[in-house]
Amino acid sequence: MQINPSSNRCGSSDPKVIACLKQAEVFFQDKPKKLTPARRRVLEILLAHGGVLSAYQILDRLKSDGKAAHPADAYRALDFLIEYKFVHKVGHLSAFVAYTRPHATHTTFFMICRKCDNVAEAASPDTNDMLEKVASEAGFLVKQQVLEAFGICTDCQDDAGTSANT
Amino acid sequence: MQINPSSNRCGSSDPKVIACLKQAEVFFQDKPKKLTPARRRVLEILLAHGGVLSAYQILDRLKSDGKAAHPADAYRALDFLIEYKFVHKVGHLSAFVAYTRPHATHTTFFMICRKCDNVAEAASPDTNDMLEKVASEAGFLVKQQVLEAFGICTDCQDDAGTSANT
DNA sequence: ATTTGATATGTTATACTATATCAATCGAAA
DNA sequence: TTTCGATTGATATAGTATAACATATCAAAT
Repeated sequence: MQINPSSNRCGSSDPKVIACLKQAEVFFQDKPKKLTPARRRVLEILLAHGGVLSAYQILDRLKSDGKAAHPADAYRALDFLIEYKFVHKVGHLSAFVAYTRPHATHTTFFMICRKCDNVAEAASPDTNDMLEKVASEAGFLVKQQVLEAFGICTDCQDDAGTSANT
Repeated sequence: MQINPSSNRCGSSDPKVIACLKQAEVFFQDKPKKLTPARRRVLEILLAHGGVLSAYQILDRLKSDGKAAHPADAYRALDFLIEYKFVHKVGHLSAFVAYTRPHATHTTFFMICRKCDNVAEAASPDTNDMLEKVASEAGFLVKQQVLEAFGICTDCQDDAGTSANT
């Protein structure tokens, strides 16, 4: 088995993953809070996976890196990454997913497949504006929006139509 | 202390609560699945409370009704009520809230106050349609939408401006 | 009336998710 | 170098949710 010669430890060599990590690194360059190796690794795990992962699935991957890891290690990193909008928590799944779009100013709309748990993102600024408007008409001061859709992704629809039935 | 002579066991006598319960009763009248006393009681608890409650908070209230109650009692009732759209689970809080609007055809937009945990509902069919459109353009088949906003409700904004500071 | 099948509840145990707490470490600024 | 904040290590515990299996209920069909 050949080891990828790139600099990332044991993460994906997917260019998209690398690009997202790079973005995060740049973002934190001049910030007081830092993207430490532990935090970077959690982000990398999520990006490489592509879909949602539970905190304990992330923890398993951290453990398999070699050294001991505890729940708080995963949760602390996740809290941090969520705070800075590099990760989104899917409440209904108690699971986490990395943003792949450029560090969204707008709330991202997540489409979560009930079959494969993969997640598609879409920016939908109009929707955000509309909800914002509805809320402010009700006198409600919005701090955070959660837009999620659960259903079946394109791939899984195809699977159902062709051969697979699992 | 005077006991309200109405027929409801120990629930709220708030007309709105009673109306919502009545609606649910009517809805299940001719269905194969039934709004049993246990399920009705959980709905009543949520309606009477007005805001979000965790499953174990509901469980505590069930216990204080007199007889033994176990986690599954609360979760089973909640699952049922969620399935028929009388209750919404707020994933990010691991908590539950009753719909007060008429058994919405459209997904309801929930505004959850971070100070008091009370929940305001708004119908926003345009938003739902818009998300539906975004999703189908992406080839995603939507089964359920979750629209939530976290922030500060009108009351708590007022509180902050006047005297309270807790 | 009884069998059957779907629905619902009772009960125990356990799995999964998340946070609190306190000690130790590290790094930059005073 | 001291001090302060930020980060990590480690243990314990709190909180959330489901599995599994037994029991009960009730209505429809025989």
